[in-house]
Amino acid sequence: MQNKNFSFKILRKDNITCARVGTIFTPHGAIQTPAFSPVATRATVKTLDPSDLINAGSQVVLANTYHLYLRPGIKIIEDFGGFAPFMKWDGPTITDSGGYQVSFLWSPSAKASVGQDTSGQESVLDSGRVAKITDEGATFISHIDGARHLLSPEKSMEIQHSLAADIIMALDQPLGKDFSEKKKREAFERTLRWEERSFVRWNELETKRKKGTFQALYGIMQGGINKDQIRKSLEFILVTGFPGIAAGGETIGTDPMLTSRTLDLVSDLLPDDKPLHALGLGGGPEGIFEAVERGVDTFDNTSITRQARSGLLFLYPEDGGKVENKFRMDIKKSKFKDIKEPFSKVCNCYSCSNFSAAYLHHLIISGELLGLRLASIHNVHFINDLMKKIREAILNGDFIQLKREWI
RNA sequence: GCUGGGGUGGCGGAGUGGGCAAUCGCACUUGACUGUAAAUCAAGCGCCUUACGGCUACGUAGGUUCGAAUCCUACCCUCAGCA
Repeated sequence: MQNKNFSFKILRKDNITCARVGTIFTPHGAIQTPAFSPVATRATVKTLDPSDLINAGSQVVLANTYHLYLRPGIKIIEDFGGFAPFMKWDGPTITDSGGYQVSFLWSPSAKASVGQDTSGQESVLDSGRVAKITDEGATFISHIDGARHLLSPEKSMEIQHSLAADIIMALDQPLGKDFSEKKKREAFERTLRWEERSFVRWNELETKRKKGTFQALYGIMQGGINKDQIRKSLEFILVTGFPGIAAGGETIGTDPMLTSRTLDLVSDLLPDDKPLHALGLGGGPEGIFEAVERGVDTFDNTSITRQARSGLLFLYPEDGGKVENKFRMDIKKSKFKDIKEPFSKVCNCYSCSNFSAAYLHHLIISGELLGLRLASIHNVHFINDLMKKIREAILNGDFIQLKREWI
């Protein structure tokens, strides 16, 4: 479905790699790409309010269908006109389909990590799992009150319609590497069916929509390092006519090399008029360079703020950041306890501009809330700043040079 | 001064004749962390050694015993109560 309220324009492509600078136009503003989207799972980027996010250079936030559906519930969010007005975020937004949670809950080794509620006892379905997958959808047990819910592709579209993000995701069933080929094959085939149903329901909902608004549905590539599968997956997305493409699954995780191998399998098929989002792109700056080099336009990642809360702060190359240390340093290390200077010599985030490393160290060690916020500000700023540098480099034809300076 | 309790690793605290470099907790160190997890997990944590292994420890000094953190004596310290 083409719509004048959503489009992607490439400003410049890198001469050597598939890296590209572009703009995603959404009903709530533009996203200069490549861009990072902080994750606001429950309609909040933990510890940060919208002005923190903007000051840290954020353009877009991603919220989660599963969590918001369970609490506060769709009715309340609908009444606010979406999760963005609810959280007072004016810019572009993305929602996840719940697919990741479905998969995570289904995995036998998975513990309920979907929320921090520890009050309720964990209920389980068969085989010790808290979710059950059928072709119909995923039946899962709420981590909040133990109630059973069925998340089908149609239901996911309806929930995301109510959450009202600019970019939404088809329901998929990502599978980790610890599963048999048979299981992976099943999940792959099921994802294709679920995505098709997602597309159909999304189309129905879009036709009822009033003018001036639009949600862009992204189809999600699955198949990991199975070349036939992932290419088939992407071809399906393109033929079906999804406005955008997302890369999902375990391969877009923490191992930058695995991410690159996966994206290499499809790079020749990527169109210029559809943005590519990497769901849960890990690997820090190294992973970002690898992904951008292969045409990724936007990505989200929870660990950037999560690791901040555990004291892992990103390091610029000028501060000693390199692949070997994953461009990060633990502010909890006792060597920081008496450092009067900021954590970074070059970072101009709010935290580094105002506070000493010793103070940050003390706050984090002590479990103080301000520490979590200052650390989150730094990490979000760092990644947004890196993305800005990357955009400028691509525009100037210096992308490879910038990568060489970092990696 | 008297009476009673107690002194074990950075801290708390087990162990009350041999299996003890010393259960466990905290702290600390190192590491892990994807569509969220201020969660959690893994490893280390007397000294020397990459390791195998070796060495020194249970307030201090003696003693009993084949063998002592454990029993005995003296002393030091400490806590509680009484003065």
